Amino acid sequence: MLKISKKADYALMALQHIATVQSGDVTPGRVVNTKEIAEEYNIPLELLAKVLQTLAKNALIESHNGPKGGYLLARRAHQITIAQILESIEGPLGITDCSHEKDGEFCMQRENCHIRTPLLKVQDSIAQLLNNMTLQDMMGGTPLITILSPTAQGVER
Amino acid sequence: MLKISKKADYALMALQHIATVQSGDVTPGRVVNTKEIAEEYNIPLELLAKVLQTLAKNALIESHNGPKGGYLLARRAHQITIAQILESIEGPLGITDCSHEKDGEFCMQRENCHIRTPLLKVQDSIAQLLNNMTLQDMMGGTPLITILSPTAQGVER
DNA sequence: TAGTCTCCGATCAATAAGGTCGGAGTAAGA
DNA sequence: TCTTACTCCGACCTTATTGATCGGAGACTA
Repeated sequence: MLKISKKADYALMALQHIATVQSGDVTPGRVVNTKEIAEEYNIPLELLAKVLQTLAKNALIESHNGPKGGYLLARRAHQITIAQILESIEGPLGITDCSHEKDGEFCMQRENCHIRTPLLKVQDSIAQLLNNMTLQDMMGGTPLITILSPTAQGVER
Repeated sequence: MLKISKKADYALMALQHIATVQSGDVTPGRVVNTKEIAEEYNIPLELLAKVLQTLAKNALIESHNGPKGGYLLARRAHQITIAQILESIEGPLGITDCSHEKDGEFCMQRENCHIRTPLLKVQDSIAQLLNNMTLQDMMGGTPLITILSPTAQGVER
C-alpha cells in the first residue's frame, strides 16, 4: 500500500543519475541521453523516454535534440525536491480522493465523513517530508538521517 | 499519488463508526451491522461487507452472525493503529516494490540502484507516523495536532 | 422447527498503470 | 550547403489492479 508507481521510480533513478554525472569530476556538465540511463539500470527504453519527456515538460530537466543530444538538469540538484519529481509524474499528491476537490464536487461520504480531517493531517506530514528532501540528498553518501529527523525520531505521544 | 484505496477508506470510516457507537453514551456496547454503516456513509453495501470481512479475518473486529448480529471491535480503540487497518486491507506497506523482497528475488535495477536506501528511510518515517496514530485519535474531537506535531505544525493554514 | 437475517466466497466490470510503436525535429559532419 | 543519423516527441495498445456485484451457506430468534 501507499506504493509509488514504477514510472516515478524510474524518474528518481534517472534524475539521480543525471545529477551525479553532471556534478561528477570525470566529465562535469556532460549531457546524458535516454539510452545510457536505460542500459545502466535495465529500464525499458521507450518507457523511460516517456518519463523523461514528462519531466522536461514540467521544467525539471532540459532536453537537447539532435546528435550528441540528451538531457540536463534545469536547476541545481539541491533545488529539486522529491515532491516535485513525484508530482510531475503522478500528479498532485493526495492520499485520499477528497484531498483536492474543487468547489461543488464532493464525495458521497462527505457530509458524514469523520476521517477527512485526520487524513489530511497525515497527508500534510508526508508532503512536508517529501518537500524537505531534495535530489541532492539522494546523491553520494549524504546522511539521510539529518533530513528526516525529527520526524523519524519518533512521534511524541 | 501515494493514494490509499477506497476500500481502505471505507475500512477507516467503518471502524471509526463502530468505535464511536461502541463507546457512545446512548447505547454503549451495541452491535452494529453492515447495512447501518453502508447507509450512513453511502457506501456500496456488498463492497463494505467484503471490507468488514477482511477486517474480521485479521482480528481487528469480531463478527456475530444471525439476526441482531453485526460487528464489534476486537480490541480497544486506542489499541488499533491506523497502520494495522491499512495493512489489513492493502497488504504490507511499502512505497517501492523492492521494499520487502525475499532473499533471491531482486528487482532488475537492484545492482545499480542508488535510491533504494533513501526511499526506505522515507518509508520508515511514514510507517512510524501511521503506527503512532490509533483509531482513538480519529474519534470525537481528539486534537490530532498532539499526535502529528511537530511535523504538522507549520502546515496549518 | 421454521423463517429471516447475517456473514461469506467466488465472479465480473471499470479504471489506471505499464509498455510499445511510428513520426518529426535538430545538429553534427561531409 | 546538404545530407544523414541521432535525438526527442506524441499517440496507441496491452496488461494488471481496483472497484463493484451476485448467489449461497450458516446462525440466531421467535
